[in-house]
Amino acid sequence: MTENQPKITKSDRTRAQILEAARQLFAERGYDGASIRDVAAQASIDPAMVIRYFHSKDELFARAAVVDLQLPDQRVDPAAVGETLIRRFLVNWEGPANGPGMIILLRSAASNEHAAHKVRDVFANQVRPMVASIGDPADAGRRAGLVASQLLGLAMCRYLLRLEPVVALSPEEIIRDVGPVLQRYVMGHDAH
Amino acid sequence: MTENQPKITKSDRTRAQILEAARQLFAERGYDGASIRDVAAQASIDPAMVIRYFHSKDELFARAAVVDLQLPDQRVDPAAVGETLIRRFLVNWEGPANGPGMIILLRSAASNEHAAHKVRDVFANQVRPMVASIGDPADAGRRAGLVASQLLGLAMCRYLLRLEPVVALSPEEIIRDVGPVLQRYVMGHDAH
DNA sequence: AGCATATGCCAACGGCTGTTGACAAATGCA
DNA sequence: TGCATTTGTCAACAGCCGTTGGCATATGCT
Repeated sequence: MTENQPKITKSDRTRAQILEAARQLFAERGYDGASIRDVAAQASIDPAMVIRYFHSKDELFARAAVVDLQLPDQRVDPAAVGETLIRRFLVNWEGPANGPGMIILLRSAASNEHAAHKVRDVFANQVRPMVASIGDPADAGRRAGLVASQLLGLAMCRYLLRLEPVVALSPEEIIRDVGPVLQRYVMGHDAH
Repeated sequence: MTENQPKITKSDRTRAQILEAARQLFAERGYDGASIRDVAAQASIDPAMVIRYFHSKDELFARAAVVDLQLPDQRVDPAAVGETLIRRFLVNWEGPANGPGMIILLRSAASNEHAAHKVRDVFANQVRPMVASIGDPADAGRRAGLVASQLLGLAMCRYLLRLEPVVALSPEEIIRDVGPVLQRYVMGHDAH
């Protein structure tokens, strides 16, 4: 029996508590608005512990702002890719299980270059390849950029700015109204 | 000759310098990222002067973040409202004369509730009435919200996050690709 | 010229920030 | 039980922040 069992120590518990508190506060107030002391108070712990477990605020943020959009990378029905995308979007942002990684990132990206860089990484590594796998890879960047503009704008209005009419939209309305636009963007500009 | 001529005093000069420096730094770094000391240094002035002329940082920000989208409120050709809107958007964001009010606001709105409130005001007082004047006022909120989601998303990707493929789009491409989407949103969901 | 006013600089305040190191309590193995 | 390691608390650091009041200088009117 020389195998090393994971050994869930006590520190792992508080480590997770800190990370959860950080995720919540970063999502609510952004990188600058959430101080290490705030995170520590939310986790009912001393601020020094936050630094001990995560070595700096930057590293804590990096651990909190992990994003996996789980976009369909395999064969998708090209005729339904718009609806597939918008449904995936709603699950990512409103689903219960998924961490608030994307809202953390977007909340800080507008005024924090480090967070903005991570958003660009998500686009380059997750959104763009997915679009490239559908149609002509030559102008995949342009089409993926249009998709991102619509989806990030919807997220801004609905989850960050909370524009009343956009918050009031039902998931079905969003799928009906935005899905065809995404379809058009993914397939090419004159697919109508 | 009892008329009071405006009297451009020396203080008006530096007042304008401070405001210009504030606009630039707020646009680049957002509300939290631009300190009063930074603004003062940019204007080659003492930080105390910023407070003397504008009474607080909040008031300075309010003066800097003034937005007038100049949307067409009169008779617009309903068949060309999408193209009209996206052209207006490009002038507002890339035109030489217009102040950077909108980029100031958007940069800070994601992590600053005060700025977010002002964005909601711009939407309610400028975007929504314009959409309401075109089609059925009953669901003007929903349609205006969809328009805002596309335009704010485009602004985020092109001017704040600087997503490479979106930055690379030419104004003509944007007009061609996004115009029809706005047309669809303004007129109603099944106008194709 | 003399004086009131406008304009500007300087130093400091209280408060908050991320981060550090020293010390105390708890835990777990011998 | 004794001891080493882990887990946690406390106080303080240097540095920023918005804001304030006092004092020097410059301006402009009579």
